[in-house]
Amino acid sequence: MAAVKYSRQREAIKKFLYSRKDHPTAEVVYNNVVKEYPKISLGTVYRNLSFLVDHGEAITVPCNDGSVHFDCNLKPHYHFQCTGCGKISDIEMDDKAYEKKVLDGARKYMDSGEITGHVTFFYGICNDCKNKK
Amino acid sequence: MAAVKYSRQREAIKKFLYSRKDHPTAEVVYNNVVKEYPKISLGTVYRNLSFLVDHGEAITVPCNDGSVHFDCNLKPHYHFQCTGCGKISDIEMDDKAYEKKVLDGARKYMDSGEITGHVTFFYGICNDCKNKK
DNA sequence: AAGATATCAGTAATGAATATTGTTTTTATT
DNA sequence: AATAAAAACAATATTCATTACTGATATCTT
Repeated sequence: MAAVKYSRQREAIKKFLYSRKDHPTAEVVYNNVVKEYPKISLGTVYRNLSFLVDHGEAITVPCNDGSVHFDCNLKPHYHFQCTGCGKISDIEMDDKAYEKKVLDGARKYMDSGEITGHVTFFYGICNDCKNKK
Repeated sequence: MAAVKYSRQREAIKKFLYSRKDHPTAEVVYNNVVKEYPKISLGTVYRNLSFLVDHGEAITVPCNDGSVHFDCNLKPHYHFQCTGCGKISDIEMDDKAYEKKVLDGARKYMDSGEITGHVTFFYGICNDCKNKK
């Protein structure tokens, strides 16, 4: 049931997402894939991005400003957003010891309930913005 | 310029927000303040919540599910969301050492740019949900 | 008390995301 | 290769949260 069929559009969306190290929004994906498939609709982009997320081929990165970005980096990692230009980049940090330190530190202050995980977003200035001044 | 004038509605919104330890959404604020001011409009609630945020009397708590909550707790603290019921609660943790540990840990993995801050959201099961099973 | 304007209530408009509908593509079967 | 079932499509309508607008009202200053 619900057999998955191939589609060029989905492939193009996936290919585009995997070609970028930054984390495009659905809008950005659309604006790029539409160059190759001029008739593609925004709904198709949303549907297929959700498909990729549901099938573990991408993750969503919900930003503090409310925007939702998509990420094809499946390894555990953190995100860094430049407060200057808003760009998001990865911090590759598959570090169980760090993870444990973060969680255990918070557990000390937690009286009611059990902490099982966390999502952290780092902020600061990227090199590009730093050099501009 | 742009002198601030008193308004009962703003006062009521602020009073309600400060009466709650959980973190209501604009919708929830509206649903409660409307009991006292039946003619208040949703736009007024949004406008005044933004006012409070702009004037440092509240902060927004953007959730991973896309919903925006408002918080009158101005002391540095973290948030915990129960994956069962979705409720958000505070983790009072004004702990400079912890903060430094979190940031320094990430800085080791950061090659381009400078980390100045972070936002962390903790997840898990609250006691209420834990006992339900 | 009167004039100036910030704020209001009500409503319209926006923008991101989802749902619907009738039409193509894809794939399995002949 | 032709065909039939349904997955995926393009186009469009709809939803939902939030913002913007407008004319009326409340607050503040003198």
